[in-house]
Formats: sequence, structure tokens, C-alpha cells
Amino acid sequence: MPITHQFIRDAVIKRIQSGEWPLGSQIPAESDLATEYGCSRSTINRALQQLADEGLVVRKRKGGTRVCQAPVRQARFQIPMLREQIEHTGSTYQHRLLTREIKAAPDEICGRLGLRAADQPLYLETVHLADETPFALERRWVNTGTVPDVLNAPLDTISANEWLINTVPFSTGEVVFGAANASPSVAAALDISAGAAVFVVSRTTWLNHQSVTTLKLYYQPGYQLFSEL
Amino acid sequence: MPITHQFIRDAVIKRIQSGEWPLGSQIPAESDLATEYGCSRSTINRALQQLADEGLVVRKRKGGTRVCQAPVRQARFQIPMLREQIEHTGSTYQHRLLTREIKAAPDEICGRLGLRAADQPLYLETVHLADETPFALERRWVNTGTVPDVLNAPLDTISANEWLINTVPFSTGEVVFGAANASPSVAAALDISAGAAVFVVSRTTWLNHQSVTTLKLYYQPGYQLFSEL
DNA sequence: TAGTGGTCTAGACCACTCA
DNA sequence: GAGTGGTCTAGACCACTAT
Repeated sequence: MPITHQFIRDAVIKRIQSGEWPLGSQIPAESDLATEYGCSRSTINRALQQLADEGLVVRKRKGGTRVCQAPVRQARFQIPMLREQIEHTGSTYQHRLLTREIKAAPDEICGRLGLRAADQPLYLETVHLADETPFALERRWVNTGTVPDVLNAPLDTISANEWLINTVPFSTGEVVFGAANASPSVAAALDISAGAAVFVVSRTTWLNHQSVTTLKLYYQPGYQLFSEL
Repeated sequence: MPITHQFIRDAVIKRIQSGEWPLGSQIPAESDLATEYGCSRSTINRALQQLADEGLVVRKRKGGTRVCQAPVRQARFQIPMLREQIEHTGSTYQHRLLTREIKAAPDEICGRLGLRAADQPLYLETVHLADETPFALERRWVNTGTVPDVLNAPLDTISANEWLINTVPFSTGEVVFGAANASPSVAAALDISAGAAVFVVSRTTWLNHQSVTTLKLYYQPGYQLFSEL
């Protein structure tokens, strides 16, 4: 049975953890490891590249491969659709469209979406329910210049999020996590008391350098986002 | 110049975005794409595997490669050391060790670290300061069975986090993000008013199935965690 | 059972960068 | 200049699974 890149990966991690290759030290060259393990250089290369991806080693041409001194821990989060997130726990999902307006946006939103003051984006306010209980409040602005079809979408049937995912796939974006005290209006929508700490997710997406949408999600108090390191 | 896997990756994304390969549809087999682009199958394979990693396509043997119907958005977060995080903004970093005790842990902590009730883990409470202003409060339990040396570490000089990273490298772990109203004690440590919404990061790490440490970080209100999608 | 992706090999050329 | 990683090729065998 040939040596797999996974085997090499594990072996390298063990040799680092055992102290054989201390933090910051240089490890043997690919060709040497290939000889030692009796496999081809490609296999070593693939294993070490994966470790570099994960931030455990740093590689430089001619400089060789070094064990990362202070490995930057990375966490990968799944950002699922709220419906899947809720149905996955066995609850029933519903959403209620509270507001649907076409109007000028505040400066902050214009800046984020790259709109001129005269533009008229679509503003949506939606409550997502799990078992008829408010789960999250969504406040969203959609750039109607980029996605004009959104004005004809049946947003009371399908949530704006799902409609956009199916219509504008593979956009790029950014996410920001934070915490905030629930404002009176947020508290009312979530049926909680004002001032309660809510988890906030802000998201903005683009398609080919054109802004698509920006939104904030205010989660029910106690909500937690989980990930492995 | 040979075709690079990066070129193939970009080309595939363009063909998906253009609608040539709709959501959920099957795309040509690796060998066909290799013929079409005049490169070897390995190059196609590498490009498609990367896209599968990113969640844009799903691959199955014999089933072929399909464009992902509802791409699960993934965000990758860097979890830097607080010192780097603070110094990166140009502020000066300090930390103050408020509490250092060896004592039995509450049930919740015992469960998380896999301790027996009789075990005596190390409890540490630290404030991390940016320009002499409280930036985050850290409450940490360390499993002295796994890392007995921690009892001799100069934790007033080097923060527990840095000491552990340098001593117990490459442990596995999990992270949980959430929001909470500052309790009176948290508020006092951060010099804020009780009830303010703080961003909370909980982290637990293991080394070879042995728990190392678990901690909660309470950030100054307004703190945000940022990532690209 | 046949077609697909998963992987390894052996060889090659190149770009980078350290000494 | 020389050694390292980055990458592509052409070929091969195998594991899985849809039909």
C-alpha cells in the first residue's frame, strides 16, 4: 500500500508535537522526506501544503519549511440559511415580512452599498421564527440596481435570503460578528426586553464588484455560534 | 505557458456565474475538461477539489461533479493572540493578573475539561489592556494534570495564553461565539456599566484527547470580529 | 458493471530567495 | 549560484456508486 499524503500529514504533526521539530525550526526538505518515507515528492508536497494552509508551518522557496512559531488559530464557520439552521434542530421554520419599502437609505448604508443619495434601494424587515417563536430579526437593504428582479420576487413566500442565494449565486462577501443591547424596536420584534444582549451578524455581499445586499441579523438572546478550531 | 489550476478555477466559477452551468447541474467530467482545456487531468482535479473544499461544488465518485445548490457560506476567522491583535492597531499591550487560585472547579467546567470533582485545576483571571484601557477580561481554567508545568510559569510576565501556545502547540479545540449582558463583576473589570452587551468568546483546547484549558473572553462593548466570506 | 473522482508516481521545468 | 518549494504532465491503479 502506498504512503498517503494524510499519513505524511499525521506523521509531521506527531514529530512537531513530540518536540523533535521545535517551534520555529526548519524541517527537512521535501526531497529528503520523500526519501525517508519512500514516497514521491508530490505526496510530501501535498501534505506540507495542507499544513501551510492550516497555518501550522510556513514555507518559502529556498528558505525551506519551518514550524510556525505562533500558529494563528483559524476557525471555519458555516453560515447556514436560517431555515436550515432552524429545521435542523427539528423546529418548524416560518418567517414574517414586517416591512417592505423602497426608499433612500441612510448614509451608512449608502456607503456600504456604494449608492448615490438619490438611489432607491429596497428595505426589508423580516422576523424568522422557530416553532412560532421569534428567532432572529433581519434588517436588509437590497441594491435594486444590481438585482432589479428582486422587486418582483414573492418575498412573503420565500425569504429574501433564499431568493438571493438562488438568484445571485457565488457572490463574495464579508461578515462581522458583534454584540449589542437590544433597542426598543429590536426587543419588540424579538419579544424580549429592551437592553438584553443580542448577538449581531452583519453581512454584505457583492457580485463582480457590484454591491448586492447588506443586512444585520439580531439573534434571540442566548444564541451561540459554534466552530471547531 | 501551461494552464494553471488557478486559471481552471476561475474559468469554472465564470461558467457557473454566467449560468452556463446552473445551480444543481452536473458539470463535465475531469477527463473531458482536461481535453477541452488541453491540460492534464491532475490540473483539473486540483482546481475542482479546491472548489469542493470551498463548498461551491459537490463531488461524488461515479456521480460526477455538481454545482452546489445552496452553497453553504463559510467564513474563516483568524483567532489571533490578544497581544498581537492590540499591538497591530498601534496600541500598547499590557495584561494584569487579577486572580490565580488552585481550587475545585464548578460542575460545568469539570464536565468541559473532563475533571473529577477532586481535581484541583488552576483558575486565572486576567484583564488585557490596550493603552491602559481594559480591552477584554479572560477567565480561564487550566487542567494541571495535562500541563503541570503551568504551576511554575511566570504568569505575571507572560500571559497564560502565550505561555500555553508556546508550550502546548498544535492542540485541537473548539470556539463558541455569543453575546451576554455584563455581570457586575465583568463590568467592574472592564470598567463599564453592568448590563452592557459584551461579545463573548469561549474556547476549549485538547492535546491528544486530554483537555488543556477552557476560557471565556469578555470583550469591551463595541468589539467586532471581522471576516471575509 | 461501467464511469467517475481520489490518489500516487516519476520526471521535468521554473521562480524565488538565501548565502 | 544553488537549493528550495510551486507546479504541470502522463500514466496508472483503485474505491466508490449510480444505473
